[in-house]
Amino acid sequence: MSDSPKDESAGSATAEYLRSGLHPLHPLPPTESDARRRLLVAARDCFAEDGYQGTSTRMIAGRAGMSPAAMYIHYPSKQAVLLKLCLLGHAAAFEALRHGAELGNDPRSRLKGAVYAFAFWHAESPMLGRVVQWEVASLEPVNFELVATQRRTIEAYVRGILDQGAQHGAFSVMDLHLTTVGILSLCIDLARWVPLRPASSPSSIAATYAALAERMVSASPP
Amino acid sequence: MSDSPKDESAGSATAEYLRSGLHPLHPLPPTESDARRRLLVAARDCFAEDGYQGTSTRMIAGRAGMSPAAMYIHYPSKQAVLLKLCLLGHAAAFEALRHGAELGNDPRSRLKGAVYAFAFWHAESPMLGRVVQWEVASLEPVNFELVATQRRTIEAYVRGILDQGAQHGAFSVMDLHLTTVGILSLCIDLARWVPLRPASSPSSIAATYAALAERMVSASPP
DNA sequence: GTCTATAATGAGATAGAC
DNA sequence: GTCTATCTCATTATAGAC
Repeated sequence: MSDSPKDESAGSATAEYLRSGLHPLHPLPPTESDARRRLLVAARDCFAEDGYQGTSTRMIAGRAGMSPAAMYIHYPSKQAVLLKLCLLGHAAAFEALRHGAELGNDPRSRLKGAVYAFAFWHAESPMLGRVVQWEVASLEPVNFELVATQRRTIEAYVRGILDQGAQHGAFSVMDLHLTTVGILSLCIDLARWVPLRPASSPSSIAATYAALAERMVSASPP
Repeated sequence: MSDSPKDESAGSATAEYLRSGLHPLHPLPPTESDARRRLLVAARDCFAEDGYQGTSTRMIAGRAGMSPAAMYIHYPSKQAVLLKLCLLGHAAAFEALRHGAELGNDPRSRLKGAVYAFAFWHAESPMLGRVVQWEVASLEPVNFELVATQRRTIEAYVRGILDQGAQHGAFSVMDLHLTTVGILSLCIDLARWVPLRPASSPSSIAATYAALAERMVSASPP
């Protein structure tokens, strides 16, 4: 995959993207102004550190290097900034997941590739991951529904891999739904604990988690 | 264990505790007044639904059936209420985990008992679970450190079970630390998604997750 | 497109009667 | 121990000059 462990120390072209947690597979369109990008990065870090409700528009604007009023030229509200981040983050995470899966042919390698990429994304971009997985709860209902659609897509994609493997006899799946959710939980929760423990590298976490997921669909020896 | 699936429809004596998410193994001391208990339950639900920063003291007091000012007779600040909930919730979750583990003798049944109980607790008490696992981030540093000690205790306990099993040859553990954290993540993330999906019962979730954890420490067949 | 200044609202916490 | 009333401060968002 494009951001395999070998790409971890990224080239200077994409290094800023990696640092900012905006996945290189999903650069913002060129139409996005520099100010809008600065605001997104600032809001992502504020939301991740203090939560949506704990973040003031002054904090976002200040971190982006502009006055409190300047934000409203680029986004109509704080809520609009959160929505943009959630949509962007979910799209990036799903793109990573699918990209990882498409590297394999059989269900087993597809699952391992998907989990590796999804875990890597959350371990590599825990700030955006936190916003995407936690602060999504602060979206107003109509906005939350937009993101919920993306979440269902991600879950259905993983469930499809497990279902395919179960029907081919490659996997032993006890409960399709709970196993799907469990594998996703494993990766999603990285956004919670990784910032508290800078111990492990994203690539080693991803490799271990891919192996754990593989075991979760394999019958234990008697 | 005391809250095995058979106990799910609890007797009337403990039913109120189960509904309130305050684990029956940890009733509040009799010295705790009724008003203090009402405030804790109200705050737990407010924090779980709207987050700590999104909750006003007026909301807590109103839900507890008292005026905004009455809260300050029982707790000196909103922060003090959050701290009390976090300490109480962590203690209850750990008590459940340890109680589940102590039902087993060999590492395998100890692990399954621990994961069953820990998952059951989070599936059964997702409101308190959310506060304990998410809103803990809103604790001031000195208060957070008190809770962080409890978290380290929980993690060390699970790591001890895995380590024991690995040394006895009962388990095949690839990475002791990441496997420990992964198993905990599986259960902790229940507090995030269970309230969104009233589909599965706590007992079926717990049983499946215990089996998934068992697989995570068992080598896949070649 | 960015700034300073400000309007309008709601927050945490307190005072003092009962 | 609980209430009403209020103080003080921070918040989101806007107005209007440049």
